[in-house]
Amino acid sequence: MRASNLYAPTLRNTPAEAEIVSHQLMYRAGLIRKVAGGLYNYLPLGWRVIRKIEQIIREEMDAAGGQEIMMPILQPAELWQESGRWGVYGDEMMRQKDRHGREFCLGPTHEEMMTALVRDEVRSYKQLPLMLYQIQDKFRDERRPRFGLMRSREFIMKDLYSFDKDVEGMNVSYKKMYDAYTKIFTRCGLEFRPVEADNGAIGGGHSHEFTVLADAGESNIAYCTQCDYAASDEKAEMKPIETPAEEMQPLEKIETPATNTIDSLVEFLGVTIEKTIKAVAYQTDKDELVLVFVRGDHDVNETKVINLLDDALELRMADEEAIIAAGGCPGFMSPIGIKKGTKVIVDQTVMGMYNAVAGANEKDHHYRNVNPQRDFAADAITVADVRLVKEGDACPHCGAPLKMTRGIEAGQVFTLGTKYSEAMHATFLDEGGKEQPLYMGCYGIGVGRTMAAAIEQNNDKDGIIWPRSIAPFEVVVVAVNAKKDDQLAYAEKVYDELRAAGVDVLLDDRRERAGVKFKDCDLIGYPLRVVVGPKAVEGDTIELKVRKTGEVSTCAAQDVVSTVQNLLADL
RNA sequence: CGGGAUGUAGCGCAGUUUGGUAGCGCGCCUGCUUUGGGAGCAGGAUGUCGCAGGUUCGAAUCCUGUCAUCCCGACCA
Repeated sequence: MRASNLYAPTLRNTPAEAEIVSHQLMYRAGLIRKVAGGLYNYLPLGWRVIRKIEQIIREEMDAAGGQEIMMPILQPAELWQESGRWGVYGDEMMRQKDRHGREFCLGPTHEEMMTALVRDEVRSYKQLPLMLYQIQDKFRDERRPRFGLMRSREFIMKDLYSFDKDVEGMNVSYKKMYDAYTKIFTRCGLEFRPVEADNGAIGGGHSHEFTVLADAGESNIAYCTQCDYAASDEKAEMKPIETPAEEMQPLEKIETPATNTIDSLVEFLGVTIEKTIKAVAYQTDKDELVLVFVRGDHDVNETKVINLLDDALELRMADEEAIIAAGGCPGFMSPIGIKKGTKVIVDQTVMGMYNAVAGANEKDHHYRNVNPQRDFAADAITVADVRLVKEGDACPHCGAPLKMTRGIEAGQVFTLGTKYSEAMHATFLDEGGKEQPLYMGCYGIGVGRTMAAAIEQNNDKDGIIWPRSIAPFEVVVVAVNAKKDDQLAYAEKVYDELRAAGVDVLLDDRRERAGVKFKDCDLIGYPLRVVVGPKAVEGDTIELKVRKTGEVSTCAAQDVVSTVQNLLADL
């Protein structure tokens, strides 16, 4: 490929709408252009990166036993009605009607379609296990598309679905995918962590997110400083905090005017925040009131709360009327005095507190010397771990302090169990001739997000620094002055030699000044730059520069292929 | 969907307060010079000022509505 023919419009200025560095650099380097909110064109350089990532994914999926297929983006509503998700998925699913009025959606994911495909053909345990995947566009009508390819509405995803005859088989498939994902992100040159994750609305059993470490990420993860425990913040557990025992003082109601926040309470009473109990009132999507109590300095983990409830999918802050109706006082809530039958969840750490301060269910009043073990009615409350992890919490496995970091969720693996196969009657006959539901797993990778994550992790003030494996071109040959025939001819010769040796190389033969081309090389981020200028023409000396280290070396023209190959081997 | 901000040339912006018919930098085109880190000089092209109404002799500027984009919160690859 010659740069003179390449559609790679680079920009000097950063577009104002791009906030994070990966978005800015993808735009400036001419990798993508926006069509509308959350919709992007992939330009030649960007598309080459996408295809390289896809190829790595394909190789690892195939090696793990996957078979690539292709499914339509447009999906009939009936499939989603069968699984029950047509009514559940919400506005994120882009729905359409065809000319006959039949309902369709643009696929946000493909569990239903894949289950329907497999149930018609798989009859026997002898056909299992089976893994099918595709690399294809997904469409999710995001509330707020942002950060370029990080959260777009239409995005490229690899999704693989595994089908097994039992739980053991499913777990084997899960492990294969887990290992394959580890290889994929390693091959892409990314620093990442597989973290335990919540399954969310997709349902099923256990799950890991593959999180690329980057400050621009939207995921918070907790990881242990001693053992290999790592989890997303919504999943992360911790050992309960042990509060030193104290002698229990008598419960006392005190007047605490205008202290409806924890900060104001702490200031008014002069107690430490660890001595206070905070209340958060939620209503579920079924309008059930749920009161949650955590220590004053802790935050409620809503995912844990939802998982604790039988049939809640979402939580919202409760209306004041609902709180009052249950005998509570907004801003001054306490489990003491709440009407029987109200759902009250108390975090495990709270149960170990002594002589704490909590609301009194009365305006401008709190209780002092609250001892939850003594004062909370054991039969009216649920005790559980419902708080959000904090840096410094004790690892649930080894007790060492946890650290928090931010990351980009580039992939996630799930076991689904029989959730979809039962709903959609996807069964097979086992060894005993008995009909059984298929055990499923699903495994996704955001391809564009992986590209963005790679840039977030690999850039400097001059531009992108591609890991070799996913660079749009591994090597660029720059003809310093392409207007001089001898230099251009020399550069073409070097380019031809490298190409003949199988090197993934671009020839920058544009009739631009050297500075312009060098700036573009740095911006686009080719791992290795080969410079052919007067020194080559006059002395057969060729200059090489490694983008990542800035290291410059020279070699004799006849050695250029081996020198390039040696330098690439270290990248 | 709630809160905040912004829409002026391909990109970055000024002009809006105080209405008078649009400008700067980069990029683009032509010519000459230059030629290893975003060149210099000279000349040139490019805008229904997001859109629709309204006020006014006159609107980028004031008013109303609308659309779009971006940022912050609840979701996810």
